[in-house]
Amino acid sequence: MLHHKDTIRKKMARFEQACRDAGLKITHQRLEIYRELAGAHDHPTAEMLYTRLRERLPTLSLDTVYRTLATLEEQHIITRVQTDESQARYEAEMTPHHHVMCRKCGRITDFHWTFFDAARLPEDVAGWGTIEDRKVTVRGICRQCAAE
Amino acid sequence: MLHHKDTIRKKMARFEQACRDAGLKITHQRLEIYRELAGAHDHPTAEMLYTRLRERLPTLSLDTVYRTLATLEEQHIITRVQTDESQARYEAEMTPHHHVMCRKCGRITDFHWTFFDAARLPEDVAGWGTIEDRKVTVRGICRQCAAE
DNA sequence: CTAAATGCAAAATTTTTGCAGTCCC
DNA sequence: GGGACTGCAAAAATTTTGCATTTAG
Repeated sequence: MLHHKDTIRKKMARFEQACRDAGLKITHQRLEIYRELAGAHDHPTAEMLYTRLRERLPTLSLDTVYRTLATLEEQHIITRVQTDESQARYEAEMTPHHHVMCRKCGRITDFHWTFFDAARLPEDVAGWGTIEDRKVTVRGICRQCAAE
Repeated sequence: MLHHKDTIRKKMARFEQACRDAGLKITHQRLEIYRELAGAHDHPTAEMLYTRLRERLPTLSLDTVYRTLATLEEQHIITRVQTDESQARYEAEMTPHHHVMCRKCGRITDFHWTFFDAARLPEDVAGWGTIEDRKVTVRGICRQCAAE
């Protein structure tokens, strides 16, 4: 618990610095949107964040959530997760990791795979341009959904 | 050229069989939508296919394109490509392959990586559930965009 | 013939924008 | 104080749906 609190606190401190570095103002809304996203494990959509934050910030508007997420993504402070759903999902986790997603419930879980991260890409990709990032997406049916 | 023609013809024959197997009627629109997608290299959106097809099929409607793509995806005859754009992109290529996408121009290019396809997934993923598919997405800046 | 598929128009969903007022630096 | 940010409302963009008509099997 304490450990978790510390982690969030550290994340928030790093976030504030990242905002300063990017020339972004540190507003109450931005702090809370980031805090909510950083604490979430479920790669939430703008709407999900909005609903959760509404309880704490009754005056928050949905378009601010959209605008904030877009701004933070531009600055590479958060990431827009690739899905084939209609709504965009986001995550605050910026260290290299990968995703497993369930075809049924749609839940996305993070995993790490250092072997892959270190593997050399095939020839034709190496010549394509400048590579910045590589990610694995595994899809299937999770245990809970399979048990039905 | 001849070879390419043959490939398309074969693809169309396989497509018709896949429709029969899935109990889908083989309509003019379906054939043309699939033909266009199978011949495209750029992972087009519904709107892009609609615009291209409009020349050949002036009466085609956009919602038919949407409905057809959704149906074919359900039957695993085509795939909805994961991107972080607002519009959904599709591809007819169903053999295992991966994507490189340019952060600037947004172009998506296929590549193959059998070494990765054969690699064993990490422990924690193996226990997650039943894996059906794994894909790599590489991102960066392509050569053309870098030359600016 | 009959169920499925299409086209049209209208709605629903998701995201973006203009503008006036507010708040950080 | 000034420019960036927010909230509101309205619009734009993308996708889905209801229904009458047409078409494949």
